[in-house]
Amino acid sequence: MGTGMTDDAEPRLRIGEVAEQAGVSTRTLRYYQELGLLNPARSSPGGGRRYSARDVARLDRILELRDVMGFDLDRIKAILHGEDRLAELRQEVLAGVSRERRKDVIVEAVTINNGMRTQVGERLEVLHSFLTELETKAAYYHQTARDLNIKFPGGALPARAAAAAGLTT
Amino acid sequence: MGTGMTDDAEPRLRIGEVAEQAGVSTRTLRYYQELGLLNPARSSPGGGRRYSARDVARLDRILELRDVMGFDLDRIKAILHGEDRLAELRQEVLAGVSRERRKDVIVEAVTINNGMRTQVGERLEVLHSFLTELETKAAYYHQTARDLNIKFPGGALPARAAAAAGLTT
DNA sequence: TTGCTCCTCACGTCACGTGAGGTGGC
DNA sequence: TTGCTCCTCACGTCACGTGAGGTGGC
Repeated sequence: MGTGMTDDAEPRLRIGEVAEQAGVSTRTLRYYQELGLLNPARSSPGGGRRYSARDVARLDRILELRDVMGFDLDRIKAILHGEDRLAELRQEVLAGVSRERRKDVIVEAVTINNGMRTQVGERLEVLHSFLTELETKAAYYHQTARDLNIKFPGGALPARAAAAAGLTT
Repeated sequence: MGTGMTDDAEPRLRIGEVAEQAGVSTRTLRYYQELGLLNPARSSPGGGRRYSARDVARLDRILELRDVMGFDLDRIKAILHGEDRLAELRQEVLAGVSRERRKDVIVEAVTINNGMRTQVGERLEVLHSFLTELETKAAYYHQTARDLNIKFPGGALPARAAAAAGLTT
């Protein structure tokens, strides 16, 4: 308040720019709006959506929860709702809010956080043992290739191999 | 051949047993058959599907690629096709197969393996930084709770928290 | 005969993809 | 005026979920 800082940067980003930066389609952004997951800060007079930096951060968070945690959009909505409440709380604390309400919000945040941490831990374990499995197989393949006197077209080629496996659309 | 070992165990498992053990629906198994991903070894006279231990292992592999790697079913089909060819090769090597064919199959297997290893590595990195983020937040929440003199209903409670976050359906 | 599990359609759902046909600002 | 990006329907797709209605072996 009166610090000379404008809290909200003007929303200037168009849907196409946001989509490309995040690596999703514009259809995805319209769909998230339809679900109430991500509402662009405001629209241009002509009807075009305009996204703020805060919106972009929220989108990044959504995609992180979707891709890293594998949550469906309903669960993501619930988690973001919790985080929104926590952000509100931070504002309200300055004005003074009831101890009960503070407790509820913090307990909910800690509960979600604990749940996600255990899930990430489990996923890390699974991925780690999967990697070990892959490395064992790799050693076996290379030994077999040696036995058959086969050479590969370029060393370990991890980048080209990733492309060949099809991650790069 | 003639070692006294029966290579294929008799397929005795019904679709419901396989589904429950793997944690998927029977619909999923029928769908995978429709796609040619997993064909039960044989059917009972009445029309019921019967799965062998080999089929179950293949299903586990499919689900691993689906859940751990996040691949779609088309890509999984291609990877399993490659692994099938590699298994064939192991048989054919005894009978003698052309060096060209061996090379093709091994190179393909190594290519897929390299691609998956780099992808798993990337996923591990992302998950690890996500975990760090979560732990930072957890520390902050607990500090805030301490400041507000709030106590939680049972220590760290990681199991109950995971349930509350909704992983346990 | 009674349960139990199985079967095949076939429509529904979630998270978008993909045009069709049209409008708005540089 | 010409591109460019944007808009709203609206049907299509992938990976199943979910009954409807019926059959088969202990």
